[in-house]
Amino acid sequence: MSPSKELVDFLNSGHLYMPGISIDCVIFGFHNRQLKVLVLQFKSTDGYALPGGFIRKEEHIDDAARRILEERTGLKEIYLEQFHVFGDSERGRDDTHRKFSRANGIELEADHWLLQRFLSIGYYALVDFSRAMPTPDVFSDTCQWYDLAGLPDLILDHNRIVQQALETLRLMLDNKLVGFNLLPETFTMNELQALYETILDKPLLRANFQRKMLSLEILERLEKKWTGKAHKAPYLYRFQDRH
Amino acid sequence: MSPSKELVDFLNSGHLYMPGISIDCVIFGFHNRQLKVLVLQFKSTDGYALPGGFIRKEEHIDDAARRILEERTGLKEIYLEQFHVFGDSERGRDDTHRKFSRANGIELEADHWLLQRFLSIGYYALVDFSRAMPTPDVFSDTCQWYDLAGLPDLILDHNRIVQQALETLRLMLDNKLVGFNLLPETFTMNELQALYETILDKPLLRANFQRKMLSLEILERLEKKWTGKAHKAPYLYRFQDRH
DNA sequence: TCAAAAGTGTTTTTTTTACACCCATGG
DNA sequence: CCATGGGTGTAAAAAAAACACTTTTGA
Repeated sequence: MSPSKELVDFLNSGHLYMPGISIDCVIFGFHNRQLKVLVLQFKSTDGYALPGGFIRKEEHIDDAARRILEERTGLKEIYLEQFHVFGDSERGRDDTHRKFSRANGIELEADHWLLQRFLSIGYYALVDFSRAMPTPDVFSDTCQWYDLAGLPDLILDHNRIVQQALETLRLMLDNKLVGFNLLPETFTMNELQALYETILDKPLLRANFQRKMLSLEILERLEKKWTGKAHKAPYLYRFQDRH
Repeated sequence: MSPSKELVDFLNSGHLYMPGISIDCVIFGFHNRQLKVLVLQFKSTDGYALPGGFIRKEEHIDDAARRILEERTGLKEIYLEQFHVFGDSERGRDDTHRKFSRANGIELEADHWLLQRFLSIGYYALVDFSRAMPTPDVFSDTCQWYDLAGLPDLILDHNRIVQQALETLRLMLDNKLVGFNLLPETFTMNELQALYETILDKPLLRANFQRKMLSLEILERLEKKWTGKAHKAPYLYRFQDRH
């Protein structure tokens, strides 16, 4: 097959980026009481990968991460946080990129910038599932949400990166009140609780959860939400200042 | 003045390292109820800097950090942890290295590897003050402990790096029981409390502190320590498994 | 025998956990 | 009028904070 112009352009764009450093993003979403992660599927091969990218020569690393996130989700103003640098000495020096390029009709030279060792700065992002518009990149056919529990095998150390992002998220959940970023603008207490239960992977007592959240005084109670169900209508809440 | 051979060699050794990435270490020690940080003073200029270095092409980043730490302190098996990547777009592109080299008799070419933009991976390390042997590097005349409160102005964003290291240390103190690494093998409960009080910058109640530490069941009580003071002799303790 | 600091004990307060109760709602 | 889930109340348990008491020691 003959390679796409976009891909060729990208493979020739190494001089735009800081060499040897990449960014990988673990983009979390929440839907149907499940934590989801955005995963790309490579063209022409069966490889799966986290959304990632490179840092432009004159770009702040956080801006690079935001750019990557916006390209994959269509969202600006995403909550994101650096959590770890992955720096195994052989990281990125396996066959992944070579095989991918070959499958797409390009043979990379031995000293191609993509075949060098790469450090990767891991970021995790929390997005409102309902507003994200998953969009593939030059490498990939699809960009899709996967249940955290049902992730495919990812390239390189990406499964470990997800694992570590999750651990950081759990640690930060109470610490930085970060969970709201995974929900729409307004939500019921039940939805918030479901989110916490999913992230922490343990059931919480409804009454106590409600009291605790309200005692933080960061939630604004709005009108009731009509559910059509045979019970009291729950209140809607809004988080007062996101981030 | 004519430049030292060591410095010339170092300035020509860029090809050994990953380009554009450095490591900076905030090395904490504890002495006289004060938190200390190890700081280098540059040769021939009045610049102060954190101990740092670069990552060899085939070296795990954590190994690079350990190597740097060993070179500055003489200690192996140091407790250390990555805490943040500093990635301002102009980081490292100021005059620091140029001025330093000039003062030492070398004019760097415009495209010299040290004059590029650098990301820096921040590590913090906790060492036993009494065992560390501060040792300057090629850049510096002295390598000395400074009180955290009395730090000089450091180059680049190094003051901010220290600040963020301290915040991380405070956060981790209870979380990972990390404080013991700042003390000698054996210590009294009073010394441990002084350490906690210093790091957290607040007084703690003696009775409660003791109870809490003992309840963690990670301290081994040894013989009493003879102090020569006019009061009960305190027990010595040892932390069961460091790290 | 006194002051100083160590070790332990006790009380009070706060926080967390568990469970109970009542309410609105649609079928 | 009943089952369902939402909101609030209360009791019990646990943890944290505050304070008190006793012991050892050198001067």
